[in-house]
Amino acid sequence: MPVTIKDVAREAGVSISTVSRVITGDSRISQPTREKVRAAMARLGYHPNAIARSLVRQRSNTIALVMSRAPRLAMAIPFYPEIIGGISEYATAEHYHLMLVSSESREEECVQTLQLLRHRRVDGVIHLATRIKDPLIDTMRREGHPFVVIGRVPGVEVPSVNNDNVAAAEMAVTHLLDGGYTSVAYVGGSPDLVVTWDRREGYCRALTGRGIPVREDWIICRESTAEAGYEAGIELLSSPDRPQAIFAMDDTLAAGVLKSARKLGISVPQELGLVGFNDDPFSSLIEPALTTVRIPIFEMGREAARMLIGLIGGSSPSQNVVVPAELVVRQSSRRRTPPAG
Amino acid sequence: MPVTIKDVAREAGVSISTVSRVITGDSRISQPTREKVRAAMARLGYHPNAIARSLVRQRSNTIALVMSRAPRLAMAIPFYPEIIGGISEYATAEHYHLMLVSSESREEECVQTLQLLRHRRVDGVIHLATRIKDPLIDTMRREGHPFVVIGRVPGVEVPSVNNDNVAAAEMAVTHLLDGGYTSVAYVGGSPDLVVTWDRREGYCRALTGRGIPVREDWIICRESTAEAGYEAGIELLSSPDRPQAIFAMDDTLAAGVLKSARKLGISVPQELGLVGFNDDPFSSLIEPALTTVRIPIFEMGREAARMLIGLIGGSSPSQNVVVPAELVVRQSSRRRTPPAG
DNA sequence: TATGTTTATGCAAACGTTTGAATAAACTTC
DNA sequence: GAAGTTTATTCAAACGTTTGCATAAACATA
Repeated sequence: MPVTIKDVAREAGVSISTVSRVITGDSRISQPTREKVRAAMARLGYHPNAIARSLVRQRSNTIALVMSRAPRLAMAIPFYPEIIGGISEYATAEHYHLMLVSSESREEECVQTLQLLRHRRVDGVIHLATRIKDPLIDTMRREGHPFVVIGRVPGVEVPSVNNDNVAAAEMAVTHLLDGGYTSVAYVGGSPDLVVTWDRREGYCRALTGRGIPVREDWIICRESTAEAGYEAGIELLSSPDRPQAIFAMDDTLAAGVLKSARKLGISVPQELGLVGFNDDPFSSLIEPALTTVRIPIFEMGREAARMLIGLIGGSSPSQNVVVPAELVVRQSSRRRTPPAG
Repeated sequence: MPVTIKDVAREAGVSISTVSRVITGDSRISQPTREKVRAAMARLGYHPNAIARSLVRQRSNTIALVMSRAPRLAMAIPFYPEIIGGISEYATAEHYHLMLVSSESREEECVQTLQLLRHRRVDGVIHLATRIKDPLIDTMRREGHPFVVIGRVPGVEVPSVNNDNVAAAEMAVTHLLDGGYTSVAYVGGSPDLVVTWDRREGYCRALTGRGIPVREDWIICRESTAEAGYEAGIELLSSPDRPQAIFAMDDTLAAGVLKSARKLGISVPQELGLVGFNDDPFSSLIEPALTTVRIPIFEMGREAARMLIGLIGGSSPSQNVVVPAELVVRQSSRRRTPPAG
């Protein structure tokens, strides 16, 4: 039986309310009383019970992160840890706690998240990596729970932080075309993620902008794993009629593609140009170092946390933050001899 | 104002207790009443308030993970996400929730974790990556909070899950010596982590077992980052009197060492043998593929969660689980021509 | 001295559950 | 048909806080 506010009140010879007011920092308490209560708390080793406080305040001071992917898959992509770091930093500073929702199946994840919200265990949700059609988002909107997405929800206005994936992908593919690679394929992640389609759209725009027709058989979208990237690479590169370059939706996929090229004896960047996305930590370490698109992932997390906590506090409903993207040119997209023309 | 148990009771024409007993699945409630209450709950869209339940049950059904590292550093090491996946899986199945503690400074982290426990926001803690002298562990022991460490606390008996790092490191270094590399250096992570010293110990044993003296200048322990690995590699390999092989404490460090070798024009595995630890996902992708030690990280997480939840439930106090380690031999430790003798 | 104002504290009602003990009704048993 | 047993339900006291309102004391004002 831990010591409660009642014990402190008795010890200090004041009422419970007074102790409570000392805890919450109410200015009406006189200095002597304040000190008396503080001393009693210290003597007894008192720590206020956050659960009881939550009950009366109707606020848990906790937010949930939903990852939209199985934990072992999600966290293996450095994007997630990085974004969590950003969220964590801001939330901690604002005295919020972080709950991690992660589940193998989407249905499970959806159920768990809604439970957390409905049971009032968390005050709001940050949703990482939005899907094309996500019942969780619909339900949260309908029930009026505060939430922020990292990404974009097609068709509806929801508070979000995102980068312009279409423009960034277009920039990446244009870079390949400028580098003398005349044909480019696209390897994407899961087709039910919005980001897969946005980057695909940018890829298509870059091609059609140059009058190059889009070949459907050069677009492969499966999962964001190195294995999927490897298999996509094998499929694309085995044919004699193969693309000169590949734009992969993220660095993990690009690493898989790289492996497939090595396996097939195709040299990068001489015979194949390759560009990834995210600038994962390992991207500068692999051989050849990977050209990639860098976005301020940590800052995106921080911004999402800021928006969510604002929302919980009752601030204006919907806003959207767009962060910049930057091309990081390394070896994988740079032929040693510039193209003849 | 969300609907409460009181509303349901009124709607169903029964007492609050009866509704509560339906929720908790008390067998004494008759079938007709049970159905009547269920119907009322459905009609009203009722969801029980977990905070109120926690208050009376004196249990939050939440556990905390403390990472012992700054989030952006920690999570960048694939070990962490993987272990979190294992914890998450088991905890979810047992209806426990996961809180993530992560902070830039250790003091902050310690304070935050203790607050979580003292304020009764969480029922217990899983502590990842133990340090040589950790005030948090001491305090949790003293105050009697349930916790499990992943790693080992020197000198005291605490519930833990760990692999035998000394033996595993000895195995890795012996493998290098067996492969004909006659001298080996050690690159470790942060010197205040227990694991850094355990693997160092295994390294020393392998050497002295072969009658090879340990050279202090061939032991470099800084941080577990690719950058630190790179710098250590440069230091070790720049001298003409350089080791023939390097055992790195983890794959991230090994990747950095590899980069330094490439920079200095030293070929791996011909002129330098290299072994890492953890079998991170990228380790089979880099060139040459990295020889490494694989431990069942996901399962370690799951086991830690099982132990902690048992402890919270009041099971026997202290036990230790040791998981096996396995050497995964790839290119980085294999000279093309076997050594002459 | 009576009156109004400020300042510091206490009272008691929430917040939304769970649960031991009491009660009432329905069955047994002899 | 009285006494004992089982079954289904309700009562009311927790759990540990916060906070609007009331109160009392101290001070200023007239």
